[in-house]
This record gives sequence, structure tokens and C-alpha cells, in this order.
Amino acid sequence: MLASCAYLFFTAGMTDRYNIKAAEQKWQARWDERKIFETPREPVPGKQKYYVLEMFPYPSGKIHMGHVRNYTLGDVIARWRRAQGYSVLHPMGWDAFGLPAENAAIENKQHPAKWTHENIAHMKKQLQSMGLALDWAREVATCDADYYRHEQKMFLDFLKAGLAYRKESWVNWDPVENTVLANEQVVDGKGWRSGAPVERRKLNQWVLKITHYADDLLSALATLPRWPEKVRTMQENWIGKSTGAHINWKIADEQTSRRVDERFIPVFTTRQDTLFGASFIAIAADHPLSLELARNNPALQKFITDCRALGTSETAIERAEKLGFDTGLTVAHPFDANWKIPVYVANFVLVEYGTGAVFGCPAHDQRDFEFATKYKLPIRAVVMPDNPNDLDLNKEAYTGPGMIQNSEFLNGLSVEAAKQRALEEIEKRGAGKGVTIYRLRDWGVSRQRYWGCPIPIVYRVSDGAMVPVPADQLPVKLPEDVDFDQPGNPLDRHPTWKYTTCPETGEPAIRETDTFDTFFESSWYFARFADPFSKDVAFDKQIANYWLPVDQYIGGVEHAVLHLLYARFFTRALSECGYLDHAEPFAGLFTQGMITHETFKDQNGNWLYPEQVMRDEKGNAFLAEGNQAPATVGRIEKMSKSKKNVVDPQSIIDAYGADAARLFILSDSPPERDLEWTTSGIDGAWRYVNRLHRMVTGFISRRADEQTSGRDDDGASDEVALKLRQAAHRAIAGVNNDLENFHLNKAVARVRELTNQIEDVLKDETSSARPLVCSSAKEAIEIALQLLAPMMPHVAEELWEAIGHKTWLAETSWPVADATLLEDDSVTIAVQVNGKLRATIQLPKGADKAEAEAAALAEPNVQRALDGAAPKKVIVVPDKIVNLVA
RNA sequence: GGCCCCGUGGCGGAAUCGGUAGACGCCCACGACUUAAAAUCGUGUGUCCUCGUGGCGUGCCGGUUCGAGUCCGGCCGGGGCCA
Repeated sequence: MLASCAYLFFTAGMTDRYNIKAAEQKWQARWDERKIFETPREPVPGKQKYYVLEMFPYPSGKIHMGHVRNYTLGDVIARWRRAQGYSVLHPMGWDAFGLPAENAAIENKQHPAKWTHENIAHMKKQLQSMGLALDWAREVATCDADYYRHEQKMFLDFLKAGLAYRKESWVNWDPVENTVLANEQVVDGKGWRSGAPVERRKLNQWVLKITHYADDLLSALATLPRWPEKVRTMQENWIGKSTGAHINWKIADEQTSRRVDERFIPVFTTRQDTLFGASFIAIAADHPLSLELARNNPALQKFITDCRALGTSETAIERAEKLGFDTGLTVAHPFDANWKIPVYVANFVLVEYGTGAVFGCPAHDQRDFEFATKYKLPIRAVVMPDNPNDLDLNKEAYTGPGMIQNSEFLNGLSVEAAKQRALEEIEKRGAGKGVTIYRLRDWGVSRQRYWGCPIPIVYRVSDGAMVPVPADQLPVKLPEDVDFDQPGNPLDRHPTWKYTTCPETGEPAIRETDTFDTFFESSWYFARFADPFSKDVAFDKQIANYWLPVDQYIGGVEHAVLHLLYARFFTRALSECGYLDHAEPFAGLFTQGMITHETFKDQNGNWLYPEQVMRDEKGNAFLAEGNQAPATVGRIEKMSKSKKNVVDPQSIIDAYGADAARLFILSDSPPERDLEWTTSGIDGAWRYVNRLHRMVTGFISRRADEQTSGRDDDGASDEVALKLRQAAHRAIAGVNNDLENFHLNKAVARVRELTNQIEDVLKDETSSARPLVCSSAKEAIEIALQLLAPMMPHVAEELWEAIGHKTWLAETSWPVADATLLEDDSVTIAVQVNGKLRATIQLPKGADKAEAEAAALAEPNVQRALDGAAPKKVIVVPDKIVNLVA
């Protein structure tokens, strides 16, 4: 295989070949030694700041290709902005709390802290071998008490500000991870990491009041133009603002109601315009009224239990059969007290959403339609579409626009107008009021796990009072002596840590044994990076204000409604508590695509690693070892350990070098799209690194020969030299534009094109021997190296030095394109006849229309196409095109 | 079901404002070098034919325009988010 060939050549240390490993290590050591990527603690006067950040990694053990892509993208931006003269902050750290460390502890009897720190050490080495321009002096690991003590303080401040509270609620319980999950962490009814179906449990937990900012989080999306539209839409949908009404339905049958005073079922709706189409009320299984009625009703009790088994996921509920239980109760219609409507307990109503009760209008809601059909409830059309054929109530509900009918005072109004009118009437009658509700729920942050940040709260034994640990007693450190012999949370069964005294009274108290959701740590790390040196505070306010928001944040789209929403909330909450003066953490966001790879299986259907498979000339796959039995090639999918379609970045860096790996990952595919990892792709990148090296070192040695032989300029025109200079300066302008727009694949293509042009010039030995051509070739080579420096920093530095520079490229400012070289004084103009290309002509730039027309008509091929006739019409776009209409 | 994004050579992808479609790379073929192979270098590479500065060609059908990959309408296919 080619990969191994490349490796052989490389390790054979052939003298005429670029020694990748030696050069990469040399430059990494030099950069490191002089600490050139460390950002000064204090803001640099006279320089504009630029904060580049990639989502920090979980220290799982070793880096994967997704990391390589993520950090290469960020590094290109950081190095480029740095060369442009910005004061760049480009830090790195570790999202170090989390479940895998505990699982490793259970499996290997190794303490999570040890496991985590060993992984960090190894992954740090790996990242350093990529040659990233990172400020390692600011490295943080969120599992260190020096980090998490500050978030304990934040939590106390949130508590004071009313942004954190404790409540008993139905939660998503992941039976595999043995912990609670937030709504955002449940995907299709399954745990986002474990994939296990979540269960509903009622638990006491700590909750952050993200809903306090629901409206702001939604409307401020408009202030983030440098975020992908897709992510903004996802957050918008997730927050899910809807306006409607709360309507109180009076329970009509007083006999079943125990109390004498009036009782109501409050219902939330966005379709008050269809109130006259109501035919039932449905309440959630866990609605207080359901529970009350179930006390004396075993059948209802069983129905409620069945509903709970369904889980909390909206999709699961949507797909399940719509089931109901007739309570026997009826309620009075808000617009007609004599109109009695039955009350059902239904499995499709969620107690957490709205009021946990809805009114059913079967004609205009598909869910209600299915329910009404099943329980033979009336279906009454009150919205008439413009085309009456669209309304077929034997088949399905009609949910589109139309005119209201059968609705007394609403008749004749449009849906929108009727919503308004109905709301006025509801409020006039005192039957309810207009409200805005959100789908967004408050963020439950308690996790029943050890490897997380302790929640700084104790519960006094005497009276059960909940007492925050005073700020001066922080951090509440995780105990180190824990065992994982039994399932469950080791903190909960810890013999001493758990037992403490109340900071207020000195009485016995028990610590909160839950820890924070690990999304807590990642919600403020970007601010800590601004000032990780502060000991007593999370960060200096002035310094954090200076660096924030992050100018360019880069990471995977999978965090669109998790981390990115939490971080936006945290930034607001921290600002409210006096830590910051910002609302938004990330001014620019870029979401990269996944790395994919072919999948392989053996004849028994077992997944195979790519290195276990060889391909013959026809592309047939077979086992590389043993009996060479045929293998099947499957779909190209996201690299994943379970499908074994992974390539280890370390083996790539070892065999091809970091530059080639970086170049390939930047080439071809636009960064936002998925990138297919291929052997031929990395081979191509490797070839380019060597070709560049060969070209430049060849140029250097030849120039040395010619200087000693003292050849003269033969006085010929410098057309070749000019063309090359133009190409180089156009490449500068082009690459700037590409980087500005994150089109890194195009930037790579542009520099490769420039390299081709330089090679073409050098190939012609007579012209390239002329001093003018030679000096322009040197200029073009230097520009190419400067443009390549952000992408392939090592080989660029190596050649920059070889060509005679004493200053490093990493400390050289970005080249500036000479405007006079960007424009040509003659242009190629396309000549079309009836819109079809028939010729191209060369004209001086800015030639007038008559001149262009005359030149176009003079072309024989144009005359042939016109068949001798004069054109009926002539369109001339100066310097671009001439179109002759026959 | 609703909303959004995307369909360009054998492949990944370019084409910035509606103005020369296919930059750059991969694959492949042929040639040079070599005892040979690899590497390297060179040439070709959308498609069809009558091999011409020829016809056709950017998922399909239609429209706007002197001119459409690009704009508009409808359809087909893929993906995402919400139901």
C-alpha cells in the first residue's frame, strides 16, 4: 500500500529527500522555546485583538481525525490573523470531567483523576506534534479544583440571583449512565451518548433558569450574522416560542368535584380561533386532576402508569397510538356555559408543556382528529379553506388557512383575525388571557455521578434546611478515596466526605452528593482562557471583557442546541451577576463537517479496520493478512470505533508528517462539508510537500551556481517575470478572500496553482536564468511560502530559512498584494453568437464598445456563425463579453 | 406533514454581481527515465461524432433574459431541523 511505501522512503532517510520528521521537530522545538505563541497577559496597546477558539476536547485517550480537522482549521485562522498583525488569543484546554473516566475506573481499577491526567499528557503531545500555534501557558483542565472552584462560586451567585433553584420534577433517566439527562441531551427518546431509551423518574434536582432568557436567547440570534443559518434555526426551533391563550374551562359536573367552590381546568392553546370546534378536553397523565381522580380509580391508575412507560420524548409520543381515558367529568365551553365537553386523560399531552391540558378540535388538528375518530367524538369544521376540496374530514384534519364558520361572532374572519377576536372575547369574559410560552425547559444540572464538579450545598440534618457553602470555604473538593466496586454514585456512599457540619449553625449536615452536568464546565471556559492566571476570581472582568466575544469559534454542529445554547445562557447569567458585560460568547461560529471513511466487512459480516483490507487493480477488496479472503466494501460513513472505519491521526503524522496531514484535511472538501478520508488523498498531499521542497531547494542551488558563473541579463523583455509576479500577487489577494470566507479548500487550490506557475517558469532554463525572471521567481516562491505558512507551517519555515531568511515565518507579517499587479492591461473577452461561445479576443483593458464589437466581428469563426448577415443586436459588457444576436 | 439546505466529469470539488462551465486535486491511460519496478518528470483526460476554434452537456420539465450551474414556478432524488 502506498502509505507504507511513503513510510519506507521517509524512514530510509534518503539524503535528497526532505526529512519531514526532523524539520517538524526542529520547528516545534524552536517555536516552543521562544514561546512565540503565548499571548501577553495584558492587552497589547495598538493591536486589535482576535480570539480564535476551537471546542476543547474531551481527554478520551488519543486524538481522532475530527480533532485534526477542528484544530487545523483553527490554526490556519490563528496563524493568518497573527501574521496580519492582530493580537491573537488561541488557547487550548481539556473538558475533563465526564463519564468515560468513571467507566475506565470501573474497568481498569484506575482512579478517574489519574486516567484523565494521563490521557491529557498523551493527547497534549499529539496536539503538539501537529504544530499548532497554541498558547499552552493558558491550558486548563476542568477537573482541577483550581478551575471548578470558580464555577461553584458562580452557582452560589446564580442562586442569589434566582437563576438557580431546586425542584422536584419528572426527569429523563438514562439507565445505562445511571444519571439524569437534560432535555437537550435526549435525542429521539434516547440518551445522547449511551443510546439507551430514557425513562421517566421523579427526582429532586438543581435547575438553572435558562427560561428566564428565553425571549432574549431567541431574539438575539439576529445579532449573530456570523453564525450558520442552520444553527440559528435549530436554536430558534428549540426555544420554540408560541403565542396563544390560557383558557379556564369550568368543571361542569359539580357532583364529581369534591369542593363546593368553582374548579377550572386551565388549558393552553394557540388555536383559540377554533374554540367552536372543540369536542373534548385532554389532560396529561401526570396532571394534578388525573392523579386526584386516579386515587379512587384503579383503571385510571393503570392507564397513567402505561402513559409513563411511553417516555418523555415528543417523537415517541407522536408516533404512539393516541389513547385516552374518559374521566366522566365534563367542562363548560367558555363561550357557552350550556355546552358540555367531556374530559379525557390522554397519553399525548405532556404535563410539562403549557398547562398540561389541551382542548381538542378534531377538524383542525391531526392528533385530535385521530383521537376523536377512535373515541367517536364529534368532528366539527370551523375553518373553511379557499378551495373546499381541501377539506375532507373523512380522511384527515385541515390545518391550513381559511375563513371561520359555525362560530357565531367569529364567522367570516380569517384564522389570524379570529385568533385576535377570540382572545379579546376570552379576556372580556374573564375566562383566560393571552400568553406566550416556550418549548425551552429549565436546565437540570444535577448528575448522580462522581467525576464532576461538586455542588456546593449542604443539607442540615436537624431541619433539612438547604445551606449554600460560603464562598470563603470553596472549593468543595472531590474526595480522592473512592471506590467503584458497587454501582451508583460513590459520593453518596462515601464514609466521611458526605458528613459535614452546617456552616451557619455548626450542626450536622449532609453534603449534596450530586455533581454538575459537565456542560457546566464548558459553558464558561472561553472566559477563563482570557485570564486563567487569576487565583481568587474566575477571571478578571476587564480582561475577559476585552477578549470576549470569541471572534471565531470552530466546532461540530452536534452542539447546536447543547453547549452553544448553554454557553449563551451562561454568558448572560454571568453578566447579570457582575462577572462580565457581554451577552454573547461567540461572535463568529463555524461548524465543520464530519470525517468519513469507507466501511469494510469480512465474509462473516464483521467490521474490518481499513488497514486489514487491500484492494486489487479492479478495486476488489480482500483481507490483507491470512487467506486473503474477499471483503465487502460498504457505505462511506462517519468515522466511528464501532464500525472500525477509523484512521489513527498518529499513524498518519508519523508516516506523512503533520504538514501533509494538515494539507489534506484542508484540501478538496469545503470545511463545512463532510470530508472523506482516503489513502490517495493523503498521498497527494504528501507528494505536494515533497514537490514544493524539491522545487525550492532546486531553485536555491541553481541560483547559487548561476551567481558564481556571473551570467548577464540578455536584455530580453521581462514579460515572463511580470506574468509570474502578477500570478503571485493575485494569489495573495485570492487567498485573503478565501480565508476571509472560510473557503480553505480554495485557498489551498490557489497556492497549488501558484506553485504550478512557478514550476513552469523554472522549467524553462534559458528564461529563468535572466536576473529579472530569477528575482521574480524568488519573490513568487517567498509569497507561496508565506501563503502556505498557516496551512503547512513546518515546511514553509524550513524553506523560508533555506532561502536565506534570518527571521522566522511565524514572525513575518502577511504579504500585501501590489494593486498594480492585480490588474492586467489587456483582457480576454468572450464572443458569443446567440449566446454560444464562438471566439475569444484580446483587447486592451477598458476598450470601448465599438472597438469590442469591431474586433468581435473581425473573427472568422464569428462571421461563419453569423453566416454573413449583420447582427440584429449587439450586447457588449466591457472587458467581459460580446454577444451578437443574429 | 411543515420549514430549510443540497443535486456540476469516473471521484472530491471550482465558477465572488446573471457573462468563456469543469480551477485545484484524486483516479486512470500513454510516454520518458530504469535491467525492472517504485519514485519522479511529461502528455492526455466531460461526452458524442463526420475530429471541427463541431454537436450536446450543471437531477427532470417549463419560464424570465441578448445570455441561466447561478433568478422564478413545478417535479424527482439526497440530507438536516421541527412535528
